[in-house]
Amino acid sequence: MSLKHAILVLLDEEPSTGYDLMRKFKSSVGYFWNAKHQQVYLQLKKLNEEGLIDLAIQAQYGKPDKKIYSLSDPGKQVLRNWLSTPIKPSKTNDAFLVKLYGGHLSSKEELLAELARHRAAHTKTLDYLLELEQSYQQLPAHQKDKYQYPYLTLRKGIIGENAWLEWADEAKKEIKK
Amino acid sequence: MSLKHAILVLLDEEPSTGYDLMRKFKSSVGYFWNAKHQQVYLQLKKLNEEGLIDLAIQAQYGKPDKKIYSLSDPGKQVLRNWLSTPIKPSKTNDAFLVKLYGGHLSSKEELLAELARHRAAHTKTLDYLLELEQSYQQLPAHQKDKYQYPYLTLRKGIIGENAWLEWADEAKKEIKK
DNA sequence: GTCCTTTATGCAATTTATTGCATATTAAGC
DNA sequence: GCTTAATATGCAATAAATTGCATAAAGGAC
Repeated sequence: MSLKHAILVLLDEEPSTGYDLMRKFKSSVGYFWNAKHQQVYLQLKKLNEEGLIDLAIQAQYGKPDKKIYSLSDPGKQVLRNWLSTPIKPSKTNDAFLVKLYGGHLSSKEELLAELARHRAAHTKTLDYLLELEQSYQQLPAHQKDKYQYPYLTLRKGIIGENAWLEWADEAKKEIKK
Repeated sequence: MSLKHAILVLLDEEPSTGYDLMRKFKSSVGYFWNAKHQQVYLQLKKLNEEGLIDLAIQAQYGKPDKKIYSLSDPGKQVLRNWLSTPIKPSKTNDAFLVKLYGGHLSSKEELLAELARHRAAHTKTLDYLLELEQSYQQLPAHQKDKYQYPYLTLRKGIIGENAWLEWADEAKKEIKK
């Protein structure tokens, strides 16, 4: 159960609302972590009940209150502890590759169309990650140091997406053949 | 829920027992699909009840009976139908990158050790995939055709693992710096 | 001869994740 | 003026995955 720890890591960076976290899961850290909003809000509630994160309510006119969560001292301890415990490699489940594996039951046209759709999504992700890299490169030195580790994960995203596209080109040729 | 479809695709290739499928999930197709044995056995039971796969029992002396499942005609239809339906990109959740993201709370030694551990696992996977590729290359032409699509997924594995290792080298330097 | 791994299967309890539904305001697009 | 997207949160039901436990024999290691 690492959604818990993903949230703790993000809250260590800066206090956030559930909505803020969702924005991150949908963009910057979406390359390596995903969650639905229902899951995040529920987890935040639980983490607060456990005392691992603190809650500050910011009233708003008309809208529901904004609930800003931040890492508590016990939370930081739990996080540190998790960070120093070896984790097993995450499991990967890629339905698109399952489809391709059974490709002989489809038509080439269908396969190429689906490949193209996924390719477009990966291209979009890569472009976004390259933008983030640009922003990072333009930071002053001390800020770069601060974001050294998040930047490493960004590099993973960029290298990974590039590899995906490289493979997609190869696959396209091979399917057309 | 694509475990169902992953199983159907594998059974289309050849009739198998739950144990056979587990072997595949742990090795050849493990790069893109993973499941625990409890999940697989339960799913096989359900798919059989739904009539999507047939069951042949092979008695064995002393040992529990071997249950060999194969794709039924309705199962093939369901599979074909799934294959021709666009799927959304699979979600990725990589706990190791979460750890790295919060790397400033760890020591460099710990980070490098964990990186090395994961690196070893990826190297092992890559070596295994390269062996599979060797076997594929040595097949006669008509067999190559037959396994064209599984081979494409194998290529994805190889390119992906290479990219992982490339990134790991970069990350190692960056952490040591 | 005992221990560990492999073969081969499964139930039950719990934890996680998904899907469906629900509310309510603001700001922008047309 | 009307619709759509974004902001901001949550409960309830269902589905899926994990963890724990369980059985049982064969074959090799030491």
